[in-house]
Amino acid sequence: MRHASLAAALPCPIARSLEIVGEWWSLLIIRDALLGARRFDEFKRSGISDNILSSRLKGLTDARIFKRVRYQTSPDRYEYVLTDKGRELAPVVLALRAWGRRWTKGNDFSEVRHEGCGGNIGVALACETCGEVPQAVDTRVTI
Amino acid sequence: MRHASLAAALPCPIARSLEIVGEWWSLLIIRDALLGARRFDEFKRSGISDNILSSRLKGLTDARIFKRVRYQTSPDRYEYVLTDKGRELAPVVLALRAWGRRWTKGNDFSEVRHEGCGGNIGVALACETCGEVPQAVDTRVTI
DNA sequence: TATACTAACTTGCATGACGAAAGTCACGGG
DNA sequence: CCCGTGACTTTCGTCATGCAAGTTAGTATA
Repeated sequence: MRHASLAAALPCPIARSLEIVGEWWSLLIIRDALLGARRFDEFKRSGISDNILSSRLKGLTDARIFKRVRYQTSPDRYEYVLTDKGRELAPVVLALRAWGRRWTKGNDFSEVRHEGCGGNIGVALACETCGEVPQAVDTRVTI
Repeated sequence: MRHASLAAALPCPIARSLEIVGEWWSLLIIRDALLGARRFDEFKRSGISDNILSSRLKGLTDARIFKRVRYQTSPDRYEYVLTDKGRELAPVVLALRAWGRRWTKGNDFSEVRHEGCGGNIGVALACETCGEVPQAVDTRVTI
C-alpha cells in the first residue's frame, strides 16, 4: 500500500518535508550529493539497489531537490546536481550526523570539518529573530 | 523484503541514525512527543494507524528513544516519555521544520518560539571546536 | 447480573514499497 | 563482430504499510 500522507491530518512543515525526503535511502542520497556525488555509480556506493536509486533520483528531481544535467553526448548521459533547495537540506543531514555521533557506535566513512579550524561541525538551535541560542522554547499546538 | 541496512556498505552516523528513526511516521511521533504527547491517543492525532503506531512505539522504546512509564493501574496503562536520547533528536526535527517552512507551502498546526523573545526557532551549523558558524567546510570521503 | 465505556492495543487481509538479480540500451573501441 | 561502459529497466518475491474490525482488562451504571 502506498505510503500514507504524513501531512493529511495535521498541517505541518515537518510532515511535508518528510513526504519529500522521508523514503528509505533518500536522505542518504542527499548525504552523498552533499559530499560531492553526482553520477549514478557514485550514489551506488551507499549500497542502494539500482531500481531504488533510479526511482529516488527521479522523485527527488521531480521535487526539485536535484536537477539533471547532461555531461556527455553519444550517448547522452546525465548527472544529478543538487539545487539550492537540495543543498539547504544540509542542516537536516548534519543534525542526524551529530545525533548519530553521540548516540550510535561505529565509524564514519566521511569527515566534515570547519575549514581552517578543523573542528567538527555540529548543529545548534538559534532564534531567527534575535539570533540567540534559546534556553527554552514555547510550544503551542493548535488542534 | 525487510528494509535493507542503510549502514552496511558505508559506516556512517547518518545511516545508523536513519536505521533507528527513518521508518515512515517515526520522526512525526518524535515531533509529537517533543510537543508534549505521551499517550497513545495523543500520538494518533497525526493520522497514523493503530498497528503502525504500536509497532513504532515499541521499536523506539527498544532503541531507548522513549521509556514506557505506567501512569495508571487497574488496568495497567502506560505512556511514552522521551529519554535524553530522544529529546536530542530535537535539532533534526527542527531542521526539517525550518527547511519545510522555507521550501513547502502550507500551514503549521504548532508553533515553536523563543521563550520571551517570541522569535521562531531555526537551526544553524556551528563548529564544535571554536563555536563559529562555518563559512566553509572541508569534506573528505574515505572509500 | 448484564451492558456500556474506556484506552490501548491485536488481528486479518490487501496493496504496493522495497530489493535482488538479470537483462537492455546506446554508444565507442579494438 | 565482440567487448566494455554507465545508466538504467524488468521480473519476481518478500514484507512494510495501512484499513477496518476485533480484543483486552479494567470500571461504571442500570
